[in-house]
Amino acid sequence: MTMKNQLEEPPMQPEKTIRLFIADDHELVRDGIRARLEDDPSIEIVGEAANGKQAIERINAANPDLVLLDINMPEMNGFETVEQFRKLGMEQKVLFLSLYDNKEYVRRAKVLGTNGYMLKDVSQAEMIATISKAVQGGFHVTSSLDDCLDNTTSDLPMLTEREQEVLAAIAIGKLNKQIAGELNISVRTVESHRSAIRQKTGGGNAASLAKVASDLGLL
Amino acid sequence: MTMKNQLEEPPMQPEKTIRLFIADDHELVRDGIRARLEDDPSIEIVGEAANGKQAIERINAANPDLVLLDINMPEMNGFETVEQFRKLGMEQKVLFLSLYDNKEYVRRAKVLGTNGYMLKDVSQAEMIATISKAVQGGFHVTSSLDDCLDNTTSDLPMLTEREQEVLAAIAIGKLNKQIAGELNISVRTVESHRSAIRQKTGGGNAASLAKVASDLGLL
DNA sequence: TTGCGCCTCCGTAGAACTACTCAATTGCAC
DNA sequence: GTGCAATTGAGTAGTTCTACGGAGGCGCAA
Repeated sequence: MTMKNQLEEPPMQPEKTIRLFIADDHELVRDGIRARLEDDPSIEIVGEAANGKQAIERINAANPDLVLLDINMPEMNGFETVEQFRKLGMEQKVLFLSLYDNKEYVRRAKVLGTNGYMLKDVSQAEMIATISKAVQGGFHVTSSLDDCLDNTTSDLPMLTEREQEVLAAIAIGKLNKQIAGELNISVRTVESHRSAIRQKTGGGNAASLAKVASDLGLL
Repeated sequence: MTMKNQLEEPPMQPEKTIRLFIADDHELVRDGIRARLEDDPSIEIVGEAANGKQAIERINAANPDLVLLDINMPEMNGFETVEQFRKLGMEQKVLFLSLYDNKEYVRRAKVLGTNGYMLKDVSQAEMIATISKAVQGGFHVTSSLDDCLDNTTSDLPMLTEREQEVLAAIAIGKLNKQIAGELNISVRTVESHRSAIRQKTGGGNAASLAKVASDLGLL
C-alpha cells in the first residue's frame, strides 16, 4: 500500500492537455464554461451535451479525460447518468457541477466514485484548479464545500432507501394510505418509516418533511 | 395621450449601442452572458454586480439602458431589488433572468412594471432579441414562456397577501397554532386561510402545500 | 348605497398524523 | 452464531388537519 498506484497512467507529460466534455442543460452555462476555459491551453473542450442521454451517446466518440456533469438536468440527471456510465462500462472521470451546496449531493457524488463536486459559483482560477485535480483522480470539492467532506458519512441523515422512497412520496403530498398501497406495505409500516425519517432529519410535521426532501434532492 | 412620449430620449440613432448592466450572483453565468454578447456591437456591458445590494450601489454610476437582473440572488433577490430601485427613484429598464419557468415569477415581474422575463436556457439569438425588445419598453418573455402571458392575471392562483404569508409559514413546517401566534390571529382564521389556499391551488395536505409554496417562489 | 372581495372568527365531525411503545423477519458482517 | 441494521407490522393516546357549515367588519368601486 505505498503511494505507487497514484500514477496509473505512466508516461504523463506535465503539459498534457485535458480533454474535457461538458454536460449541462443550459447553453448559457456551457458558453460560460467555454469562455472561461478557452484561454487555458491545458484544457481542450471536446464535446457538449444538454442532458444525460446525449452525454452517453456522445462521450465515447469524444473520448474525454474528464466529464463535467451538471446534476439537475431534464430527462436524466447527473447521478442517473453516472449510473448508466457504469452499467455501460464507461470509466471516464467525472466532475459534478451544481448550483446547490447540498451535503447530500456531495455525499452521493462521493459514493458514486466520481472525482469531485464543483459549485457553479467558483472563480475561473478555482474551476481550472478543480478540473486539474479531478483529472488526477481522487475526490475534490470546491473550497466553500470543504466542511461537507469530513462529516460526509457520519453527520448526514443517511436515510435508508425505503425511507427515501417514503419521504419522496410524502413530499409530493401523498397520504400514508396511498403510499402504503403503492409500496405494498401496511399503513403502519409507512408510519414507522415516517417516524424514523422525522427522528433522523429533525423534521416535525409533513410540510417540513417536504422541505427536507427538497433539500436532499429527492424531488 | 398620443404615442409621443414613447420616445423620451430624443435623438436615437438606429444603431445606438445598448448599455447593459448584469446582476447575477454566479460569476460563471455573468461570464457566459459576456461571452455571448461581446460579439454583438449593438450591446455594451457597462457593469456587473453579484447581488441586489451591489447592483443598487453601482447602477447609477454605470448608467445603463437596461439591467439584466437575476431573480434568485443572496442578500436581496431580484424582486426586492426592483422595489428598492423604485423607492430610490431609479427608473432603469429591467429584464429578469431566471432559471425557473415559474408563472408566479412572470406575474410578479409584470406587476412590478419591469420589461421582461428571460429564461436562462435561451439561445444566443433569442437573448439578444429579447434584450433589444426590452430596451424599447413593454413586457417581453422568451418564447417558451409565451403561454404564461395570457393567463397571467386570470388563470393563476393569485393568493391574497395574507394567504401567501400563511402559505409560506406552512411550507416551512409551522403549525397552525404557531402561525396564529405570529400573525396575531386565531387558529381558526389560519385554518380558513389554509382552506382558501387549498381551494385555490388544488393542494391537498400540508406537504403538497409546501410544494406549491416553493413552486410559487415563496421560500 | 350596494355589492364584492378580503380578513377575521366560530362549531362539529371525521380523517390524518404524531409520539411513544414493542416485536418478528431478513440479511449482512464479525 | 451473535450482533446489528433494515424492513415490516402493531397498540394506544393524543394532537393536528380537513371538510363541511355559518357570520360580522372593512374598504373600495360601480
